[in-house]
Amino acid sequence: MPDFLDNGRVYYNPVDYAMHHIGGTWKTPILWRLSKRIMRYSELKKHLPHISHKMLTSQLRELEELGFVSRTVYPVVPPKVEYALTEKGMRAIPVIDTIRQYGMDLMREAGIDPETVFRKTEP
Amino acid sequence: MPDFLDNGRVYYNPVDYAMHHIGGTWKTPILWRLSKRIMRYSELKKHLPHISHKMLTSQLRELEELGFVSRTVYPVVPPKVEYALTEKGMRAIPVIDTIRQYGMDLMREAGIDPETVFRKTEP
DNA sequence: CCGTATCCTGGTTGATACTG
DNA sequence: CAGTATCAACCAGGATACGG
Repeated sequence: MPDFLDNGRVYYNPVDYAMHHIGGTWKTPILWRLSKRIMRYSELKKHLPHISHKMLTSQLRELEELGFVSRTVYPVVPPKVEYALTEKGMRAIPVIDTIRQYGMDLMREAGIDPETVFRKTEP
Repeated sequence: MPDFLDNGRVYYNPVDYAMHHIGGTWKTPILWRLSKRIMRYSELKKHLPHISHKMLTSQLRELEELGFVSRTVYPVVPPKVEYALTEKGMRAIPVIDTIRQYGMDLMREAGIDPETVFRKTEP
């Protein structure tokens, strides 16, 4: 009986569980950016060209609830909100990097040269 | 300009690319099972309690097209079809294992003991 | 035993608009 | 600048049925 429950959701295996935390289209790029430095909402938005306003907000909320990201609001006008990785968030980075390296291996096998396509800071 | 194209699909980064190959709910469990041994369709079905007939078939087709899995049809009655990992498929296993280990770390942090929940062969 | 096709549902996401 | 709400579109995935 390998299934288990966490927070009212059923998981089938540890990979499933891990992917609920760092999976999806956006969580990984966000965590990767924040691993470089603390960023404001608008900075993140600028660095993630394809993400919608709504998605960035909701993904940041989820990452915050999961304890991967901290959110600091500065009570100034105009509003300023900074996002940073927590300790828990930082522990995800090596895993993301493994997947990233594997992705680049697959790209090379497919005849795509990652070096000509990506700057170093891309996920 | 980090985006790139492969097979008519747009990818945003290497993680995105890798996850298209081994991501989703089912590809990982399937690859994991096949890393232990060659299996028939019905065996796989038996070992993956929650997967539907349709999903198992479609995921196996995708993994075959991606070159991760080989499919051998024995022309007998009733039909017999065996699935095996290719070299390329085997190269995914260490990555899956990294994610799996990380998933178990997260489970422990959440107060779930993987050892009491999983047999060794679960993904 | 294994595979494909069809229909249908519901969760995920984007667009848009409005607030402090 | 940052966040929320609403609505519609899309697509992954389940149920079911039929075919080799």
